[in-house]
Amino acid sequence: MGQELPITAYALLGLLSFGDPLTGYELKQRADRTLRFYWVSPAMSQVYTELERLHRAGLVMAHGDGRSTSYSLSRKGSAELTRWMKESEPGFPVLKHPVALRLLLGALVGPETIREMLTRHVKALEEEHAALGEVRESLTGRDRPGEPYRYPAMVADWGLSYFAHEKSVIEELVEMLDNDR
Amino acid sequence: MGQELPITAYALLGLLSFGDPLTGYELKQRADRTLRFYWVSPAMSQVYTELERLHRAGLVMAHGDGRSTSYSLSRKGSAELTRWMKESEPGFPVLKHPVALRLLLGALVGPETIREMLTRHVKALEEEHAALGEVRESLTGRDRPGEPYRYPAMVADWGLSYFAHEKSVIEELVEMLDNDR
DNA sequence: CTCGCTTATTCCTAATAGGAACACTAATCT
DNA sequence: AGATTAGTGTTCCTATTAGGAATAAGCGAG
Repeated sequence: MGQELPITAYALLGLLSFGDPLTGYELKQRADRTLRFYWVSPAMSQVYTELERLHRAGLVMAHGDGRSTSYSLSRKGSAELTRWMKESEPGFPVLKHPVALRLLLGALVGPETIREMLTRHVKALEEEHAALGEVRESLTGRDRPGEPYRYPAMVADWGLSYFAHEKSVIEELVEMLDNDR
Repeated sequence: MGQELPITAYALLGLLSFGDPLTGYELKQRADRTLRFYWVSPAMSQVYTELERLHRAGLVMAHGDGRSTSYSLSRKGSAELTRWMKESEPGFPVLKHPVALRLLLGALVGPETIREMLTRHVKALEEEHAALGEVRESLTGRDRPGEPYRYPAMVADWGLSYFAHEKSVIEELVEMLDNDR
């Protein structure tokens, strides 16, 4: 193989590993729906460039019907994905948290502005929680030990728990700010 | 002003807003020490290119002593930072979680490999928790309402709580996997 | 005084983000 | 049927971001 692929490539291989062949467009949609909770949903441009690279490397097979091309995992791609899972170090998560960044600089604008920002963020968290909740529900019934969606369900539950925790932390922060006044 | 600056620029302005003039190198160090918990620590190359842009735009002042240049917030820079805090939408956090990504694909490698990955991640979380804990401690005493490090302390506490929560979630997942066998 | 470490900056390359632009298809309304 | 709109699918463009190598000067320890 020589070089490791960018992680986005493995994420796409991962999405393809659940079965049916997908077009670039469909991959982007799946990423927007599920992957985006744990990983950035790659830009359209990137999905297509990665697919091309994966195809050149023989890791995916292209099924072209003239107007659109879908891709599926090749045996080689599946092997490479498994190798990557087993042999490479995950590394520590990277968080880009614009709310935390601004909270850090709260002194510049004072508690009222910060309070408002946090309150809005709680709303956003509730919305994301609901969206992920739907994904989670779509998996129930196929999530018992040994079943294919066991692991995706675990990740979804983890995400839900994360959102709930964030919400409660931020509500505490809001209370704190209120007491400051 | 015309265009908004990239967020990294505001992050750097933010680091400079705490007082003393810093060189690019020092900014990178501060970012590695604190900012990295809530935001990516920008690459060296980016720190310097941003500083140059900020300087051209008059948002930072350069204090050059020949061999090294330190930068401090200008009045204009301070105003722009505050404007950004007040007027721009934070947006939702972006998480790149390699452990969650791999857990999603757990079916490819089975519970033993996943279990091992999660266990290692718990260790990494403990280390990060400890590192952030030190930062937090360095703020105690200067973190009461109205004091300059009030907000940074809040963010640090939030981060600590986040790490603790992640740890407990993952320990539950490990138990789950053990029961599966 | 020189070896190795920290400070400081520059440079290079690839990956990533974010959309606009374009085209073709399918469904809906009149 | 013809026009309109929404959805599907792909390509292209630009800037930002990631990551680290290369360079060089200063500084403390032996």
